[in-house]
Amino acid sequence: MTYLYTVFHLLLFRMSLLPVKQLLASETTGHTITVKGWVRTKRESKNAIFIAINDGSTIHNLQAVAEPGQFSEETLRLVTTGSCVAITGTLVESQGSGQKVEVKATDIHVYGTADPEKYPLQPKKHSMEFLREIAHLRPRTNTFSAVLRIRHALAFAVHKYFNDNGFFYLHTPIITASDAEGAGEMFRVTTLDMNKPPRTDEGDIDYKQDFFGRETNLTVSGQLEGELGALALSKIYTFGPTFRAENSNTTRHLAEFWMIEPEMAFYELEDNMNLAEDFVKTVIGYALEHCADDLAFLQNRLMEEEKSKPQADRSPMPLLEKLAFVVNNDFQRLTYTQAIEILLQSKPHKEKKFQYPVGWGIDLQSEHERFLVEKHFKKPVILTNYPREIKSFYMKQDEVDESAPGPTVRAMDVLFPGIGEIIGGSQREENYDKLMARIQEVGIDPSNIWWFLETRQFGTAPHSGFGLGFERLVLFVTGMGNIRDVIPFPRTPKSAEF
RNA sequence: UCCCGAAUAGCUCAGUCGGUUAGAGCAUCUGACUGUUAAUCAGAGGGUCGCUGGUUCGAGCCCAGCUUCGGGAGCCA
Repeated sequence: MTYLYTVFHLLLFRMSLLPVKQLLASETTGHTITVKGWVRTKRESKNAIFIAINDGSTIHNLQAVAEPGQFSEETLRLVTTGSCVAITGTLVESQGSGQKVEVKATDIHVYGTADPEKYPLQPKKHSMEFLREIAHLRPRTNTFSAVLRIRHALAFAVHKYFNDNGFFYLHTPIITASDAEGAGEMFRVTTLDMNKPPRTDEGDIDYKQDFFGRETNLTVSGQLEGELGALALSKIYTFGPTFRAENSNTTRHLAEFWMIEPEMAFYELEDNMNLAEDFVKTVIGYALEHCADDLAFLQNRLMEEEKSKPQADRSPMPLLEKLAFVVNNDFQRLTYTQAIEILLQSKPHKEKKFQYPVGWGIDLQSEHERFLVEKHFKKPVILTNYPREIKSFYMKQDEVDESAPGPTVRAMDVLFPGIGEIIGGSQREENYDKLMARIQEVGIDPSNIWWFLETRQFGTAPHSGFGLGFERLVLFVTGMGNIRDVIPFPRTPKSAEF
């Protein structure tokens, strides 16, 4: 099919424009082609000038070879690292050893120059910190373009997975009036003049005069609206931007990130776990299948980077092996109560190595989760049935469990090595009275979410769902160390330049 | 927000005990050489040592504050 397509193209356009990826995969040579892209390096020699061209379609470059006498010095001088060119020539088998094919240039057109004295990207390694400062140019680096292609593949795989499994993509609102979930601090949305906002008689800001006639914020979760969809379409998912105004300064938090939230009617906790595990494995498998080149590049990059680290800080297995391991092995499932038991019996606990105390009822700290995932089980872990008091109001309350010291809810968290919590979900409380009791206990005003509560009065149904932080998934798959390097333009406290 | 650390050439970093003119590699420019692979070799140019103040005869170095960045923690996905 690809071959026929290429032949068709060649017949149609004698000088066809194809992406580098396709040119490099050419089965035939001898025909005239045009390649357009950005120059990575130029190496000059007496009889030949080598220009490495990348157009982002693949991690690999296409090498153009130019005979010095054939082009004006003026033109050749403009071909520098970072410049954008169109090179026409014959696709030939390469005489060199680094590549199968190359272009023997007959025409070089420079679209855009890049002053080598000023262009910040050099043909050398740059630190991720430096590249963050030039986020407008970093997609032109090997590492970042690889991450972006993998990010795309994962996003595509998410939609494909849900579509293949009978889910409907539901667009939940970005602007919301409810802050009921309590998932975090919110960004205010307003058109009021901040210098002189209208006041009520009591002196408070009069939101009745605001655009929506009430206080509104950017969404922290599409879940509540997602539930409305699930209780009509049975299986829905959302995949959209999510905003948290937390002053979080970590390698795994963003103020603006993309969250995937499936919500399913008639799914109980067990079904929810099965879905979460199958979903994650499937999309990672998709990346393994479709991004082999990019993953191999990132794997090598990681291994180079880790050479300078002490043995203990190195990854236990290479990236591709790690991903295959996750795809091919069952996640470890256990209850919160069982996890606490393991922690109480653990070496670090007995030797008082944990900074935070362990006991039933505590919120598990990073160090505890890391112990379970990275040291004890050495694989992804799904923790369930957490104490009611440390989880959200909407989670379904468990029947009394004699083995647990207190009331629990049907929550599940999926923990990944190096990332921590990648998925948080639960079976939802579908019983109106129980839900209402919890809402009042935690002090939420029911009138703000009357519409959410009505679903429990009109044809309520058992249902479940979860939220997956897309960037955390990309972080895991790419093996990158900082979430700011797996999103094109990261938003974090004190940072929204690009 | 808390704890720890960092800020010196375009980039990555060194800079001894506080002491004369601030160092390297890479990048850039020039030259040499070469079907090269982040080419190689030689030479040259390139600095408000983050900012403000303080101590001192003298501060890149010591002290205080601020700013920004990084790592960890918390919050979470």
